[in-house]
Amino acid sequence: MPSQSTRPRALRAPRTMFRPVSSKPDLVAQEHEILNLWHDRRIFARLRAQNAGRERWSFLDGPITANNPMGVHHAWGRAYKDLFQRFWAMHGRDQRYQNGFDCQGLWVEVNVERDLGFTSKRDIEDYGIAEFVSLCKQRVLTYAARQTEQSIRLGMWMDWNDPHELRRLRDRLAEDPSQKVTISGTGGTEVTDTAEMLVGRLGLPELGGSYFTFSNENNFLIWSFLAECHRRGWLYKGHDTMPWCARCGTGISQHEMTEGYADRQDPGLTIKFPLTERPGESLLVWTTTPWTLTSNVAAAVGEDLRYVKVRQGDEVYWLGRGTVKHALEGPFQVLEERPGRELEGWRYAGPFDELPAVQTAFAGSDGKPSYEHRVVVWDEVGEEEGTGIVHIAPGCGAEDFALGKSLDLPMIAPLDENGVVIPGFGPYSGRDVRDVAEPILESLRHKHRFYRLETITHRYPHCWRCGTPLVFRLVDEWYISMGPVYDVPRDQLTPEQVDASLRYQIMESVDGIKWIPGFGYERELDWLLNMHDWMISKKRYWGLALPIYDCACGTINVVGSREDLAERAVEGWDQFDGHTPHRPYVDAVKIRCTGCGEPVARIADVGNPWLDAGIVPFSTMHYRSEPDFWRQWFPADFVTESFPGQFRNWFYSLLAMSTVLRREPPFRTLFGYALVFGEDGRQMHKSWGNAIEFDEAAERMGVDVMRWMFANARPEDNINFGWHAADEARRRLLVLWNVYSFFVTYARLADWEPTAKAPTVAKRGPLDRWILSRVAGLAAEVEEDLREYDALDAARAIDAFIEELSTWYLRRSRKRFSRGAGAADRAAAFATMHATLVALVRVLAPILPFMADAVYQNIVVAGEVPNVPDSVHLTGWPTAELSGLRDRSLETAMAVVMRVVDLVRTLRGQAGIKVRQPLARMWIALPGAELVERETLLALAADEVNVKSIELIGDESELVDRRVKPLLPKIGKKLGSAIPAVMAAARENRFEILADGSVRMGGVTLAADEVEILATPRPGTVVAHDEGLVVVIDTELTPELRAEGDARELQRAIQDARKESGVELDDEVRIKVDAPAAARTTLEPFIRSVQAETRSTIVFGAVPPSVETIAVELDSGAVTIWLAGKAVAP
RNA sequence: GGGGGAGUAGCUCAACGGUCAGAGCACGGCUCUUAUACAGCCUCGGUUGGAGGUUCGAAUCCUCCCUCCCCUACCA
Repeated sequence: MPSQSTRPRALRAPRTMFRPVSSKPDLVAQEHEILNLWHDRRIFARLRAQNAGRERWSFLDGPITANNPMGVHHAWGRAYKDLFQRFWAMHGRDQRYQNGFDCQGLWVEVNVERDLGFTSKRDIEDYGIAEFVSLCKQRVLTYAARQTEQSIRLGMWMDWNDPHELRRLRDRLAEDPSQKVTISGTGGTEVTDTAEMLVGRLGLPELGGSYFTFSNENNFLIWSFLAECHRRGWLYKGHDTMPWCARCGTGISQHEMTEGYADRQDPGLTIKFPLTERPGESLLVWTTTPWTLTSNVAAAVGEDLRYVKVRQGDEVYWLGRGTVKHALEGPFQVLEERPGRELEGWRYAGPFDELPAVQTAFAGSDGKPSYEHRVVVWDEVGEEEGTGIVHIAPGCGAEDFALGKSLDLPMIAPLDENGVVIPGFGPYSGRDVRDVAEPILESLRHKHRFYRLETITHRYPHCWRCGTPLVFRLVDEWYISMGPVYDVPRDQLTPEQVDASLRYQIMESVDGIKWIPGFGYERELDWLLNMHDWMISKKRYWGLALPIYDCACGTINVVGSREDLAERAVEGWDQFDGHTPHRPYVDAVKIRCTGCGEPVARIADVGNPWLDAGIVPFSTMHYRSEPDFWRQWFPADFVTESFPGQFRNWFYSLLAMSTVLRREPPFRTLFGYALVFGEDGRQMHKSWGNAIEFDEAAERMGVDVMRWMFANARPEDNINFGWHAADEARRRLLVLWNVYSFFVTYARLADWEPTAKAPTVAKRGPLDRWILSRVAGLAAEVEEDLREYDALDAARAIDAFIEELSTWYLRRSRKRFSRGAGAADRAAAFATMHATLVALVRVLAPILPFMADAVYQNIVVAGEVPNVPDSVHLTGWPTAELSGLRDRSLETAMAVVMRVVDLVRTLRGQAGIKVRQPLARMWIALPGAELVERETLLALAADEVNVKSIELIGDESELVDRRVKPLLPKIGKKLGSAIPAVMAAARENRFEILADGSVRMGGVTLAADEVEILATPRPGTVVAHDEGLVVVIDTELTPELRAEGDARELQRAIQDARKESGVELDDEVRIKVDAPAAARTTLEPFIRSVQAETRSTIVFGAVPPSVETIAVELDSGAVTIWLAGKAVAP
């Protein structure tokens, strides 16, 4: 590892010294310090330089919508992105580090509209499309800058633009898009162009930085994609009724539908259609959308359904037999029954025949009606809801439209793009569709067509952006054909069939990808199999200008690039030249139609924003300009995004576009994760009080805490994010911090420095060798997990390690760091702890980049460890360096020892004997034969639990009984119904162990490997056992033991007094102990050692009244302790 | 409506068909400690959504029902 040390050498004390560390760190302040340090020392730039030209790891960032500040839900994904980039950087991999911003589309438009107080598209046109589009760009730049700052705060290392430059560019654009501006790219190069064109060049190679999907290259590459689709005959214009958002004035594609489904209350209206040829009789029809009644054309019945004629009072109705119970109100009498087919062709009076639009639609060439409302047959009709007779309005519903088309029915389309009823609809014209239900109802009542009104609740689609309920509207939209769905399994398709169907080609790309979690694979295939053609057009302003020139002659021209457009332009090029390919300037250009030669204008539509995001494996990797570069980075090794939604959005568009252009997968591994919810398990909502803003979280809990929470989450489950969960995460991290703080405190007291001599590892005690082995194992395990993109397992392993480091290694080693310890052992302890912490923070670095570097900066950089980099993030992954420290048999043995300690603590608790009270001895039986370094390890255990001696016992010990545990998985199948008898025998200890190790019990003989022999307590002994491990303690307390216990109790009380009085760690204090004679006699022999342990001088005698004392109940009597003050310095 | 997943302690989640259903958090009790409130232990807590079935044995497999979530679907 080359030395990277460039830090200035400040004046300092003669000896190398770690900076003091508080045990209560201000993590947030520390993170800001580390950010400054990274910036000042250019750590990230140096990391990139260090790895440049080496083996690549290609990450492709899914663009974040630059439309609002970043939220904590974004932080989850971004924590993963940063984690894996850092992990692979530690393996020396070269990376692009390109963040992405999603810029175009309705998200941004809606917000800009809101800021301007606009309510309709008319407002935008009045305002001016050019100015509106410019505001959209400005908004994107505003939030790109903001999100850049927030991401940097999160610790995310990317090739970030300077946020101030982005804001400056925004301001220049606002002033005058045509003014010349010079900005410097992230690589330091300066580029000059108009403000508008510079915005269009962001993210391109000469400027570097994040990619922006509104860039010229992104847009023009989509043009080439669409031209390719057209060349293959997959691009077409559809005429259909689509879900439509009246507020946004745009169609909603299948991709966008799901988010908007919500329960909604609607009228369930039943009305009468009087039959022309059957006076006094009416059809009963049911609808939940009264406004569509103005456009009624037919009434559909099921061919084979049964229909009944019923009388209610003076009225006679027809309706489905199966619907009478729920559809009719009040008593009725059935008069007649017929199958639906016999109703076909019946004429009826429509509900709004008086409207001019209806009359016009039904009129023949002579102006007289050529069509009348009639009953038609339709196999979709059911009887679960309504009346079994379906109101058909082909201009208001997709299925109605399809039926109308097949029967050649007239179409009545009542709505304009803003959801306002068009002229020709009498009193309803000019009114918003949402406001016409009431007057329509009134009119129907007035005309005696009303039968019944109820309120029904059903799932209804809403606009995913603005929440407006959708309507269905007859429109022209542009689609990419997904190709046929064949009714055979995929593996039986012929190559020709696959070649003819894009969806199956995409599936082949899906096959080439590793999906984590695995269900993602099936989910994506399912979506592909069921998806409709991809609607790519939007009747809006801010977005990709679809390069489609739809000529009146029937020819569809698709332009594939800026050059292509320039070549084919016949007018308007001058107006466009010098502008980004956005409306309105691009609209000025007309091209010569290849069909008829006439000039033809671009369609007004903009593109679906997923086109923008789907092209990025090409646009950001220099696909056109540098094919070799592209080939090196494509396909991406890794993408990671939130699962919900992206199957039909980004994942889909990436796959579709890469399949069309290259017929190969755009990435190799996909790691998906779920959603961030509030702490109460509900979606975060400001009004519910469970929302947490990213900035607030970062500055209150700190981003390492956040990153730790995210790493510890199960990716496939939603995470419940909140302050309590953060507190819990912080507590875990503070355990690590406390170990570090302890180490630094004592290293400073001891003037220890990393270059100090220490025994070689082989010569150190088992505790040292054990923790070094553990940290070596940890590095290997975490590496394995992270290579599999399993941050959760990695975090769990780290957590378990920290636990053992703190509660076993440090707890057992604490005294070795103090003055009293032997020099060699003390040196070994410091060296071990230092090496362990250095290794640990390198393993932590990808997950907790701040805390890891904060620790590293102190114990490595400030400690002047020679020949190492000056940031943990410039170090390599440590597995190989540490592998020589592994000692698995020692780890196994230590696990047993720790278990012994657990069991003794349990026994002491049961017996009511505090750990402070020494015990004479304990007995243990060990499972299995080998326990390396047994004597030393057991001494550790004995010391920990304050027991004087340990005796090993065997199975034959009289302290325990043996038990047999039949191994059910081995014998279950073989023995079957004999099992209960065997188990009963085992429970009741009825068995006989034979010479060869086999066991006879419950009427059968089990082989030695089919049973486990356990030791079990005899009544009256205090014994604990666990997996063959048996521990027995001697609870008898001799006077000597009691005296020693009293001494420990006294020592403890004095420490308490020290703590209460707030004296410094190494202050000497004077202690007065008021004890009865018996207690004094008991304690006297221990006073010297107690004084040493507590840095005090102890005097027996009366305690003055009215001073703070501590009362202690000793076995030998009650004593009172007074801390009289600090000892006078000699 | 169709498809998938899940219902386990107050909460969040574990448990290859194997005989005592476990962790963490919360609650309560205790303990350790010159890491000074960091930590450890113990107790409490369960008809594993319900009902059947298969099996020597079911939280686990099968059937039906109930509830919730996700995906999908303009049924009027």
